[in-house]
Amino acid sequence: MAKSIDESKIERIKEATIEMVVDKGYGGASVSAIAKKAGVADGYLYRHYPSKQALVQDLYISYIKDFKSNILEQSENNDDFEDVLFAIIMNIFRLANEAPSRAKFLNMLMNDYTFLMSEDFLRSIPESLEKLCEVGKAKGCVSEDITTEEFVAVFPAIPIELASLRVKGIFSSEPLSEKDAKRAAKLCIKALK
Amino acid sequence: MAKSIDESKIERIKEATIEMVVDKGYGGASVSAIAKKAGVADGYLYRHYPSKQALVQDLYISYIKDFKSNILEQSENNDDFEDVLFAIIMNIFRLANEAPSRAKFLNMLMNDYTFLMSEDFLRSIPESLEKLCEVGKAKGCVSEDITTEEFVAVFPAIPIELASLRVKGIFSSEPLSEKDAKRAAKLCIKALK
Amino acid sequence: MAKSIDESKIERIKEATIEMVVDKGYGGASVSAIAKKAGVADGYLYRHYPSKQALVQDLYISYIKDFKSNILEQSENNDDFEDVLFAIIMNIFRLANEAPSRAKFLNMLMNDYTFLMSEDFLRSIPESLEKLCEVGKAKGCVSEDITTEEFVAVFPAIPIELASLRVKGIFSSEPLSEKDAKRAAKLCIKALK
Amino acid sequence: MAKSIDESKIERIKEATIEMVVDKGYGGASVSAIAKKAGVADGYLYRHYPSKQALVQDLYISYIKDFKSNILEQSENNDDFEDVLFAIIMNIFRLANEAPSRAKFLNMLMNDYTFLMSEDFLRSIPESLEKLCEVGKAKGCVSEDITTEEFVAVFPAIPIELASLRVKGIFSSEPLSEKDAKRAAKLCIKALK
DNA sequence: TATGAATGAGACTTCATTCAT
DNA sequence: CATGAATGAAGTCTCATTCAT
Repeated sequence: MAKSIDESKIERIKEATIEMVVDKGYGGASVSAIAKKAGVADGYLYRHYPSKQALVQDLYISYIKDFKSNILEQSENNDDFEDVLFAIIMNIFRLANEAPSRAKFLNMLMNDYTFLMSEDFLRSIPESLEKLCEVGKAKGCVSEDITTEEFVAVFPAIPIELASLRVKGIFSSEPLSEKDAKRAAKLCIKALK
Repeated sequence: MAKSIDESKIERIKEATIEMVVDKGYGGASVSAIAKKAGVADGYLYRHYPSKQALVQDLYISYIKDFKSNILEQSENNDDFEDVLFAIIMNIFRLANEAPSRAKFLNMLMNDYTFLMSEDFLRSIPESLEKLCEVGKAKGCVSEDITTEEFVAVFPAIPIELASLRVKGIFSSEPLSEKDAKRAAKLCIKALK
Repeated sequence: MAKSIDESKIERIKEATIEMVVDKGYGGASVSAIAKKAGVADGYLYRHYPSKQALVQDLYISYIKDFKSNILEQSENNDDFEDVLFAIIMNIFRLANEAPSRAKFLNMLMNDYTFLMSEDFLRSIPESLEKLCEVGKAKGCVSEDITTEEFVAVFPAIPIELASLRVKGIFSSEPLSEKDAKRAAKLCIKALK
Repeated sequence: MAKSIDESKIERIKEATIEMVVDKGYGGASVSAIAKKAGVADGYLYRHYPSKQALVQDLYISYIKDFKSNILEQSENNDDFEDVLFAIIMNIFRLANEAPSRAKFLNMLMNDYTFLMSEDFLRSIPESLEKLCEVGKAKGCVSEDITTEEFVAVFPAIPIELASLRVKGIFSSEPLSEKDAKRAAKLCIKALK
C-alpha cells in the first residue's frame, strides 16, 4: 500500500521530468519545477536518484532498453520480414501517438552528444540492429552488400524520422496510422533490396 | 582612428561555441568557458551577440540556411536526379568529414525542441525539400504516391543518419568517401521509386 | 516537517538593505554585500523577493504607507490642530532619533526620480495631506487661500527637513526633542495662518 | 575655434549626464549611454574627467556653488528682506521652469548620502544661509529665537519643495510664476517672524 | 519517511575604464 | 586629439543539492 503510493510518486516524477526536459531543455528543467509538476517535495527526488543527471540518464536508458528489447524480440519472430519491420514501426508510431513527449525525449537525447551512456551499452544497440539486418539478409529481403551502417540509416532511421516529423507537426499532425506504418515498412524494404 | 574589429576573434568565438555546445550541451557550455577557449574576454562576446542564446541561434540558423540554399541550388541543376542527390549528399558528407563538430552541432539542435526558429523560417526548410521532391517526380525518379513527408524521411534523413553514425564512430570512423555517397544516393533512389 | 522560515533572517535582510542603500546608494548596495551584512546566503534573498529592486521598492512602499496612515489617523483626531501637527512631527522626529538609517532611506528614495511607485499609490500620498489641509482650514488654522501645494511645502516639508539636517549632523547631532517638535509645529502654524 | 568645438562637446556631456542620471539613476546612467547621447566617443569623456563619479560630483558641486554664491550675493543686497528672499526664490523657480532636469539632479543628489562633498565645502553651504539668517534678524524680519537650523528648514527648504512638487507634477505642472514666488516669500516671512 | 528552507557555487551579463590606432 | 574595440571585475540571479525537522 505505502509502496503503491511511492510508485505513483516516482511515476509522476518520471512523467514530469520528460515533459519539462522536452519543453525547456535539460538546463531549463529545474529540479524544483519537476518536483512541483510531480506534486512532490524537491528533496523527495533525491531519495530515489542521486542527481538530476542520473534521473534523466536513467529514464533515457530505460527507454532505449525497451526499444532494443522490442527489436530483439521481433527479430526472433518467424513471420515475413516486412511484417517484422511493420511490427517495430507500429511500436515507434504508437509511442509517437500516445506519448509524444516520451518520443521527443528519446529523439532529443539520442542526438545529444552530452548524454552518452556506458561504452558497453552504447555498443549493445547497434548489435540488436545488426542481428535484425542479418535476419533480413537470411530471408533474402536485404541485399547482401548492404552494410549494417546502411541498414541502420534506413531502419529504424526512416520510421523514427517519420514519427519525429509528425510529433513536430511539420507536414501533418494527424496520428500515425497502421497504413502509414505499412507504407513505411515498404519504403524500407525497397531501399534495402 | 580606433582599433578595428578583429574578425578572427569572432570566428574563434563561433568555433569555440560549437565545440563547447557539442561537448557539454547548451547548458554546459558556459559563456566563460567559450570565451576562454576562444581566447577572448568574457564580456567580448556581448559586443557582437546580445545573449548566449542569440549566439547559438545565429550559428544554427546560418548553417540551416547554407543547407537549404544548397538544396535549392541543386534542385535547379538539370543533371540526372541521382546526381542531384549525390551532390547534396557529398555536401553533407564533406561537412561530417571536415567539420564534424559543426555537423554534430546541427544534428543536435535540429532535434532539440527548445531551439525553435521563427515560424517563417521553420516553414522554409520543408519547402526546399518539397521542391526537390517535385523535381524528382517530374523526372520520374520519385513515385507519384510518395508524400513529401515520406520523401523527407528518406532524403535527407538517410544521408544525415549515415553522417551522424560516422561522426559518432558507431560502426566506423573512416571518412565518408565518394563511393559511400554514391551508395547512399542509390539507397534513396531505390526507396523512392 | 521541514525547517520553518526564519523570520529574523528576513528582518536582518531588511535592516541590512536599508543601511547599505543609505551608505552606498542603490547601485553600490550589492546583493552580496547585503546578504553578508544580514548573515544569510546570497541566494536566500531571492526566496522572499523576486529582485533587488523589488526588495528596495517593498521597503520603501511599506514605510510610505506607515507615514500616510499616521497622517490620516491624526487628521481624524479632534484635538487642537497644532497638537495634530505636533503628533505627526513627533513621529517623524522619533524615526530620525531611533532609526536614522530608515529616515535617511525614506528621504533618499522620496527624492530619487527612479523609484516611482504605481500611479495610484503616488496619488494617495498627497491625498492624505490634502485632507489634513482641509481639516486645518475647517479649524481656522490654515488660511483659506493656501493651496494644498503650499501646505505640503510647509508641512511635512519643514519637519522632514529638520529631521534630515539632524540626521546629517549639519548644525547639531543632538536627538530631536519634544521641545524641538513643539517649535516646529509653531513654525508651521505661523506659516500657514 | 577648436576650443569652441571642445567646449560644446563638454557642454553636451554635462547635459547628457544630468538627464541620464535623473532618468535612470546614477547606476543606470552608463558612460556609454551618456557619451552616445552627447554624441562623443566613450573615451572622450575620460580626457576631461578622471571617472564617472568625478564627472557627476563636479556637476553637482558647480551647481551647489552657483546656488551658494547667489545666496551670498543677495544677502548683501540692501533691499527689503522679503525682496531678498523673493530674488533667491525666483532663481530657484527659474531653474525649475527652464532646466527641470538640472533641478531634479540637484534635488536628487542633495538627498543622496553617497554624494558627500569635502568637509570644507559641506560646511560652506550652511554658512551662507547662516549669514542670510543674521541679515534677516538684523532687519527685524526673523525672530531672534529662530535657530539657523530652523531658518534653513524654512528657507530655502520651502521654495525648493515647491519647485520639486512642480517638477514632479504632483499638484500642477504649470510653470512657477512670479506670483508663486511672491506667495512663497510671504510664507517664509510669516514662518520666521 | 518526506519536506522545503537554506545554501553557495557558478551562470549570464553589464559597464567603467584603458589604450592601440 | 579623439575614437571605440576590448577588457575583466563585479553584479544580479538561478538552481542542484543538503539536512534539520
